[in-house]
Amino acid sequence: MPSPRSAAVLPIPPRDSRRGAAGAAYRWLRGEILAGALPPGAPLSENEVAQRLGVSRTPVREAFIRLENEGLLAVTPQVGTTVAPIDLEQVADGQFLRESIETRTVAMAATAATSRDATDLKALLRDQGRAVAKHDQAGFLVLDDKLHQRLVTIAGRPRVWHTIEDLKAQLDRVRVLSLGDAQWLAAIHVQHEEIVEAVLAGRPDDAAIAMGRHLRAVFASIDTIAVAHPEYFRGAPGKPARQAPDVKPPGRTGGNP
Amino acid sequence: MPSPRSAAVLPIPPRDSRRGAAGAAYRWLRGEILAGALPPGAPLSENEVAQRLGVSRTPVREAFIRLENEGLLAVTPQVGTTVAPIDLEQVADGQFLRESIETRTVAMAATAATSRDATDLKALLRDQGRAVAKHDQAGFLVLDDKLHQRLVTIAGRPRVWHTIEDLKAQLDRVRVLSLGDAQWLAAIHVQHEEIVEAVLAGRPDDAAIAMGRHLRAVFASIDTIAVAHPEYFRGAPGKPARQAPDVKPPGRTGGNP
DNA sequence: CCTTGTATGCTTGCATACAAGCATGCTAGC
DNA sequence: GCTAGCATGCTTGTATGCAAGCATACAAGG
Repeated sequence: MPSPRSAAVLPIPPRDSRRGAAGAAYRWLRGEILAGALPPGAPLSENEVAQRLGVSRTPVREAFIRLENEGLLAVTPQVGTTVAPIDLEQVADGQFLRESIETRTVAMAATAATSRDATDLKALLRDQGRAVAKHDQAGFLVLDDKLHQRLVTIAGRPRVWHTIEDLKAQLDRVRVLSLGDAQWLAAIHVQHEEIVEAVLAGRPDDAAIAMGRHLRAVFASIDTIAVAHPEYFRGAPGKPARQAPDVKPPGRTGGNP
Repeated sequence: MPSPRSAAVLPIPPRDSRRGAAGAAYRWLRGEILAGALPPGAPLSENEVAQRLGVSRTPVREAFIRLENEGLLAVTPQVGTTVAPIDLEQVADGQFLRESIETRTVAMAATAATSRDATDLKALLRDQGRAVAKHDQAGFLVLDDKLHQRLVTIAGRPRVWHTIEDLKAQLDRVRVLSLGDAQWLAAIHVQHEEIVEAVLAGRPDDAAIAMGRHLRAVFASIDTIAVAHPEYFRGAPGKPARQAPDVKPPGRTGGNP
């Protein structure tokens, strides 16, 4: 394990599913969902995914179970499986929890950061600045996560990042929908700079305040997105099911000759 | 499902697995583990549990996957499955997260509680007092959870209780080990009274402080338990594996005639 | 007596087959 | 033309069979 960078956190990958076919299916599906390639409401079936990945239903089913537990899939017993719609209440709860946790950890980080941490944080900010300049949104999101993870690690709670990751999942699906706005990325970058500045200055209260502002700002963009993409959210009127059976592609449902 | 106790909380069981055999296996195993009937380190096998429940391996396997994700089982691919040892760091992280969340929600509850909430909270405290008087530890633990859940509901975040439940799992396994101490229950009850008093008085800061004290007090008992039951914790020296092959019960392993 | 080699049984992971239920499309009747 | 009923294919849930790997117990040799 070459550990490319920012390692030295946990020598043990505790349980996290890098098992063969099942883990591969899980990671692939999760990535597709969080990246938006499988949008909320998209129908899935165990058979389809199994054929797609060249495995049987069993490992795919295992992945489905885990994704359902994370709230990313909605399995209806004898009907089918779809990518779970984004529940605005759930997103709000996730934001609330993140704020509760990260405002505290960032304050702790402000009192625990070493000069080595300062170097790392500054490097992350520099990389983020480059990503903003290049409009590299995907790269920026990765660096965003790395900064937040680094902060909780500095706070002495590296493992809580795992919990935050779970909470983050719903928010991430919204986040990718807000792509394309370079100003938005720049604003986030500025907020990160404010947070890191307070941390490195040893001002825990300011750090917590800056983190709270940052997380709320991210959350504030959700309403806009919900209006722009109502079909992705629960309770939205854009319910395409039960469309009038006018056009009938000679497709694969219904009786055959 | 007659729901023997602790109903009337959420009309919707959002996703929580009351599916047939798989859900039953999950709930049974989880209950046994959290109750301590299946102590940390206890070996399990899919076949054994399947026969025990009268189903096939498949639903049992589904339950194993979910319990592994919750950190309650440790599955080693070609070796076997055991009830996960209690990781003190993981427990500490869970406590930290609970404190981060519940100190905030209880403060919110202090500003949001209505007279109806006051009645409910007082009733819960009264019931807890009765449970303490009767040394009904199991009943007290249930009422403990109900109080905490009620508080987050009053705070307007009923769904965060689901997250807290996940975090609680590791702590609960420790909690049952500390049974038998009536003074301990009484102390918790007093702490609850302090919390509710601050909430009903509309003093959010005091409520948060009282909640923090309460959660830390629960956590403080863990070290004592870890000393008393080292074999249940990760990294403990009580590692019975590789015991000298002296005594050999003519057991069920190894070659047959 | 100790060490090494071998064989057996167990375990989980994966693939496949069967069962039950629902939604949909077609067809018969009004 | 419209409605009610029926049949088909799909879906997930469950059961079973096969494969690969490890730990252990036994046996043979030094």
